[in-house]
Amino acid sequence: MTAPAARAAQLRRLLDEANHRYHVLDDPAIPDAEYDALLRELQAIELAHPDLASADSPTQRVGAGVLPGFAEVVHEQPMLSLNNAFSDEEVAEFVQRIEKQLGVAEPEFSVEPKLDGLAISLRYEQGLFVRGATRGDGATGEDVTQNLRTLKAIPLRLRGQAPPVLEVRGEVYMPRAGFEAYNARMRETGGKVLANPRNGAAGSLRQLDPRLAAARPLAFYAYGLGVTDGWTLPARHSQMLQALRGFGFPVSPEVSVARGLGGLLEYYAAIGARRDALAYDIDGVVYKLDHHDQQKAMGFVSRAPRWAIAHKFPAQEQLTTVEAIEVQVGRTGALTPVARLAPVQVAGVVVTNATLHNADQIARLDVRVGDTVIVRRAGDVIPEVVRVVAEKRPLDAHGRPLHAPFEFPSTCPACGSPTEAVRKVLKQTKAGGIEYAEGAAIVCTGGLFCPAQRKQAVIHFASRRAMDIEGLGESLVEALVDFDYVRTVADLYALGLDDFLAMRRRADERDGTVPETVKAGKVATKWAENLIEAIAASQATSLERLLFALGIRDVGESTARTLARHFGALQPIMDADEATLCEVPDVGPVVARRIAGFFAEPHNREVVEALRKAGVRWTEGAPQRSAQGPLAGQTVVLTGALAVMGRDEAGDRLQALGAKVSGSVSKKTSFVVAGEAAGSKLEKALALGVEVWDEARLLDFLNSHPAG
DNA sequence: TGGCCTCGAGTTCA
DNA sequence: CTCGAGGCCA
Repeated sequence: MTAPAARAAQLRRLLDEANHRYHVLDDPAIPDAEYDALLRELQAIELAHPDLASADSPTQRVGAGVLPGFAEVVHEQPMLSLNNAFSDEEVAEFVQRIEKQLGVAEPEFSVEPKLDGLAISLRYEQGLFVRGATRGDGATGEDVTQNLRTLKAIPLRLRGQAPPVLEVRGEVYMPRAGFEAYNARMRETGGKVLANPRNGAAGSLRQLDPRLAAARPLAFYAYGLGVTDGWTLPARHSQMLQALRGFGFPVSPEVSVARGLGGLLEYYAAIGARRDALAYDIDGVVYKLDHHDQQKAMGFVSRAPRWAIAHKFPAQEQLTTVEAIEVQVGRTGALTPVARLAPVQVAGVVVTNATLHNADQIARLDVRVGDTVIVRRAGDVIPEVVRVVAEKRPLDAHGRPLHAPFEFPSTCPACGSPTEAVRKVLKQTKAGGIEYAEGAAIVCTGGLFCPAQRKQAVIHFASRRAMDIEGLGESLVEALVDFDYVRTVADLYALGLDDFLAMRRRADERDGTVPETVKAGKVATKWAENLIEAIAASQATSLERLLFALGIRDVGESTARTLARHFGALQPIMDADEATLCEVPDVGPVVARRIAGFFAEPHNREVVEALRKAGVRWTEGAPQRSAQGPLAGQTVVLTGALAVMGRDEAGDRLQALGAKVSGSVSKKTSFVVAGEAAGSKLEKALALGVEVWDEARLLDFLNSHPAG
């Protein structure tokens, strides 16, 4: 062997090994830079000695020239589809059918996650990768050999004792991290972003230019076989997968063996719980009878095997259309765009709204009316618009988009006042310029002149954690403000039976609803009486609730409580200057200015006076500047469901003993009380080594330390 | 000045 | 629940 030939062979071995460890074993042996250097060296040798080039060389992975189109490939053994199960019952039927037909109880299944990618078939002859094809319609697919060669997870040469012919089937997919990184790069360079990892995988393989495919972060897992020649199949599917690993194929580490219906459902739940944590998207799990002879005995129906089934997860992403983009006005005047969507089931609930957060988010997504969008309910519950499906945007006769990009109104949709961009100042540069953070908020300048803000102020005032007026909900407040029965929160206390009934009539007339409640006059009267009673009941309250209810910006529950304790009474708070307010713990210059500014407004002082006159009374006492009691100085976090007294009451009792009750766990937390189904907070507590109490221990403690 | 630790505010749906 | 930002401490 000549020197270049020997070196080339050595380089191929090194590169193949590095590839295998990186993509199959997930255990990189050499740094990327070194891999690149070796690859370039090999390319140089092959360029200088074309006779040394070979189809299985790692250099072939970088992608050759543009393909003229894809040749058809007839699958010698068809690539079948799987029947789907969407419920536990359907899985139970599947298992029962097998048990009955085979006469076995609790058969064993090979189980694996169902990747959301593209099924392909890889053909190896004498251990060499000769052809790769898409599934196509199952009988005929497309020859995408050149593109598949660029996937480093696909071995070009099998390891070990390779049979003369081996067809391996599996899924090409795009890991989420690779998808995100690729899209980020495309956004930067103005390239085309991919809609989702699945489309990314499918689109990449159908790229006519393998160099483009090579740039896509694709991966592969093997899960089955096509035709083989000269290989004695192991008795079980799970053993076969193990053998494929031996040949150098990546097989999902999640594959396992489960027994009977119970085992299947357990696996389904276990994978489902980890779904978001996986590196790739999955849309369910697949169960396959593990013993090949049992598979053979079950056979096929039409185009799907009767020995396997895909158990699907409820879809987390759905396509729907944007019917309108509306703008909401919040309590602080912030304008929030909301997409009204055609109702669609996502992960078990019907979604009709999704927030678009702010102008930047809208601009980034470029959402327009009529667009088809992907909606997701990710780890949390709140739906979001992931992206627009550009190809489905409605066009006019000239092929131009039917709708212009969304623009924020220059006037408030509720009151017509001009809107204003409140940009957050990031930092002042030395030259005197100002850098702004992204995410400029647009606010209405109308203040309490704006009915939307007035409504929100009243809703906040009546809310459970503020004045706790039962039955005074959003729609009712809306009507009260619209018909001018309520201008300030104090007006609530002047409302009489007739007001409510008259307003109800006007509201029903306006909305065109035939009011059953008015027909049955008694019912409506009862409704109004209950409301008046609830409003009257809120007259007796506490200083902290009142302070919170007033809706001073940046004064939430916690700050309201601190203020109430520190001053003991309302008047000294109203009279305090900024410096005095800054003495209050957790109150700094920003919050102090908000509070002083609020009470400097004659209008706000009038509202307080009107509330007093309307009979609102609150507890006042001596200033309490430092917490006392057995838990003084301790910070406690409550999490999970408490059976006996509920979190709110438990919090009150703990505070009465001097504890500070907080919402987030940190290393400063004294202890965490964890009830049933405690989640991330308990996890964090354990991670930080914070003491954890169960409910019984809390009750013991409270019982042995009566408050006061 | 930087880096936690909190709090406040906004959001959806059963 | 998450994000952003105010407040506090080193």
